[in-house]
Amino acid sequence: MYVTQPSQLFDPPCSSPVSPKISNKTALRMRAGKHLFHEGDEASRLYQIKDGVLRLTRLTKDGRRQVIAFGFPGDIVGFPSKGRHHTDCETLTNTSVVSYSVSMLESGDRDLDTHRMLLQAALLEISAMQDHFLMLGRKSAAEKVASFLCVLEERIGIRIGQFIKFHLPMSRADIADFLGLTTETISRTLTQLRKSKVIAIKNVQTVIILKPDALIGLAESTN
Amino acid sequence: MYVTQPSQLFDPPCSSPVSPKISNKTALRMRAGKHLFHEGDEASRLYQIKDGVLRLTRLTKDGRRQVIAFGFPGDIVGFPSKGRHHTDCETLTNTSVVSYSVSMLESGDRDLDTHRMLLQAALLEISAMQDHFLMLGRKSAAEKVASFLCVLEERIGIRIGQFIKFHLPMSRADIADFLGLTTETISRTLTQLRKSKVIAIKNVQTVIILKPDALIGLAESTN
DNA sequence: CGGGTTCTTGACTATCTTCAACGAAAGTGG
DNA sequence: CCACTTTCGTTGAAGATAGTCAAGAACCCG
Repeated sequence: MYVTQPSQLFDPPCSSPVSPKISNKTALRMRAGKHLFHEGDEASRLYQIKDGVLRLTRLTKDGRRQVIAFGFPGDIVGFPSKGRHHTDCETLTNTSVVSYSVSMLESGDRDLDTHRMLLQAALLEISAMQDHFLMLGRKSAAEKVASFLCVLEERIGIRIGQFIKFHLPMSRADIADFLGLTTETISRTLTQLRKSKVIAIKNVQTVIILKPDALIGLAESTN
Repeated sequence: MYVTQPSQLFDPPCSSPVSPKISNKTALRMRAGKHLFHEGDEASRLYQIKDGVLRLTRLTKDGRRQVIAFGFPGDIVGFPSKGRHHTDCETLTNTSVVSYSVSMLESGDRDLDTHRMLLQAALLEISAMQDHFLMLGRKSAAEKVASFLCVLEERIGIRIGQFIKFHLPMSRADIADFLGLTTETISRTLTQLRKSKVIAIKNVQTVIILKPDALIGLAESTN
């Protein structure tokens, strides 16, 4: 999951970015807080998330962390680079994934549909990351947080009357490291959104979007 | 071209990220300041740069710009998303490129080597972009500029005695929009590097790295 | 040479970070 | 189940980094 432009969000009426039909292969189940792979691991398989949330991270030598992406159901993670994983990947919740051999992506001699699906996922990944650049490089803290909430709304929101509710599966620190901010700034920004009645925070991990349109507005301009 | 971690830069002793052998296909030549493609264009071809420099950009509705990447010789640009280009692509210098049909990437039934090469390029693109996230999200202005110069040094530097010289093909505004800064900050940071004798600026577009090791140090820590 | 653009520099400001304290929530062990 | 510890989130005050605005210098191009 990346923070993409609304244009891309609303363009096609499909909620999951890749093939709507999630494979019927047997799923691998994992508890929260486990590593699916580490940076540097040999990458033999790709993973499509059936259920749960993953976090992809990368570190600098001196310990600063960047959350590269969150993985939600439908997302595919683990694209290799020179045969190796380039990020750590950890489960934030109990998760089930189905896996594909990297050779399915690279040649896919047997199953052309799967080959095509994995390739399209890789290409979609590239364009989603391009949008995310725009967000990291050019948006204010308020815009970043609003954009982030908009994407979560799209991906995991549940309609409650005229509002939209979702559970934040990640910590404030995770959000901060994803958006290039600090936990304090995340916290303050959420408080502001709460005080201006755009969102409500039921408990620390449950957000209710009260004014979806206002949130979209905030995601785009500083005013 | 993205700003990647030194680990990745020095890992393999290959200067160009993809296949060293540049195709012998006939090249398309273009003058500086021309568009190779626009955002939204139908994407029928990928381009590998033989010579020159490209700039990939993306805009927000309200006119803020992000330079997604610069394309240097060896780089491949134009990966499509849902059959369309997702960025603008413009030549910064006179440029020659060779092109590949998108179908070479997607199926490649005829030429397996090319298919494999384009796919690996896409995968390398993903991991390079992941590194770039770390830079955009977590590095200071000084670290960003130093990192940027390090990459240029690697990609287009020319040994001059014990120093390394290169020509900046892009404007300060381009660098700013690439690193998520302003032109003023780029200018000030370059001035600082010049005053501390880490670099020299021969003319506005010609940089000489006087202390390559110091520059690498600055790229990694704020001190 | 002249006009326009780009780059640099300065002064000031805003945004976000840092540091610190406190409160809430969650995990641990008796 | 409750006290204890630890982690996580919120809030405030102060500070730093980068942005904004403005002016002048350098460069480019006809």
